[in-house]
Amino acid sequence: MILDAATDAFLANGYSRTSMDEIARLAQVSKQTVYMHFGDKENLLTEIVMAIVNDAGDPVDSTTNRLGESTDLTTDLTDHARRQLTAVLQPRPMQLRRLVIAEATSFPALGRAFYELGPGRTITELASAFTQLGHRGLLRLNDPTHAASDFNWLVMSEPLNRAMLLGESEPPPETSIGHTARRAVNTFLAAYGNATHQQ
Amino acid sequence: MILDAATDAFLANGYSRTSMDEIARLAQVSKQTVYMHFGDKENLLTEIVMAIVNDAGDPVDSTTNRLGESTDLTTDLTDHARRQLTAVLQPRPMQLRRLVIAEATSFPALGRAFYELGPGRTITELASAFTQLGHRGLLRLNDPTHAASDFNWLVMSEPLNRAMLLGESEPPPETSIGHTARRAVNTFLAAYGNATHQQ
DNA sequence: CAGTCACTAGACTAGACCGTACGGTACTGT
DNA sequence: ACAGTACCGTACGGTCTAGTCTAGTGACTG
Repeated sequence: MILDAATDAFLANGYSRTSMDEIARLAQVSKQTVYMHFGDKENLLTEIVMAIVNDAGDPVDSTTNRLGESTDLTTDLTDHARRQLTAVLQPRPMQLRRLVIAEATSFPALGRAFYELGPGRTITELASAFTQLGHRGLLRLNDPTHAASDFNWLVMSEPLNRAMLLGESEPPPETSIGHTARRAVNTFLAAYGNATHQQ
Repeated sequence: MILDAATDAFLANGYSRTSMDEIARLAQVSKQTVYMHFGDKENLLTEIVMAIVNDAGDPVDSTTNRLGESTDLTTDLTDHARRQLTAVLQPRPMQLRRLVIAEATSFPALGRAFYELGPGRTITELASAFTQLGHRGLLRLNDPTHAASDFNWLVMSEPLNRAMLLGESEPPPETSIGHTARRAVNTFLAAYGNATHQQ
């Protein structure tokens, strides 16, 4: 499949360093066929990124919703953080993020789509769960979206920036992810937790 | 100056999209001279990035240290956050960050240097201030480095990721920066502040 | 004044890359 | 049998790039 080959190539080597000849070769397809389907290189990139971005994040949906009904907030938030970290720190999402950031000025649409369906979406879903938790008295918060943003970045920022800048291709080991998740939840609940229920 | 021209070009257009001819033209210098001084394109990039990274962050030093002696923690933390945000969200640091992330797999040394002298350094300095504040009873913390990391990312993550992905070249307005700073400090002090002194 | 050094302008090599063109092949439906 | 469609392999035009080479210019120095 052309899309698969192009995806692999772009994610591995970036936009400039990937040639249309290489994509055709990897897809075991003539170059002409690539141009038939995708017009030009720029369009090929946008179709690829849009496809990945739209496919991603879909399965997270349900698990985030269940957070609102949690009875053991520390455990459930930690599990959620752990899942989120594990998913995002995988090689492909990391490469995609790197690619999108690199091309964000040349392809603004990609950046926007990535942001909205990545962090944006995560935060929106967390916010609705947090609203529920607020009503149930498990969290103290004025603005659920702000709390969701804080939670999200408390969890993700440190490992994300490290991986992004240090170019690590392998995700951190499970013990490290668990550690990060627990620590982030600790801080979050210290700020937003309801002391009468927790601790 | 060749370095200045090359810096402008690389930061504005990235590594691949910048040609050596363009750099020579911008520097009003023959291409041969560029090669005399820097050997090849890769070396030119690393020299540039290293130079910027080493020069940056130097002035932050002193102001961070004064944080440890603060008597009005909310105000001083907010001011610090505001300064940090203003500095990092400027076009040049943003472009540098984008460049380094884009090339982090091809030039691992750049990513490492950026991380250590950017976030790494900030967090280290904050941690020493927080240690002091902990001893003075103004903060409740076990691990000052973790607290510093939390503070740093509470402040920076949201606007940084937004700018990085949405490719905004202009920094956000001052009111927005102030808002972000206050919000981050609020969350941070809710988690780490000492209730007998604060709130 | 002769020699050295740093530079310049610009031609040049060698190759990569995008995108297109073309002749030919395989399969499908009618 | 025939049109339509999709593909293949290959070649090609045109452009761009990294990096080298040459010939010349001017300034400084012993």
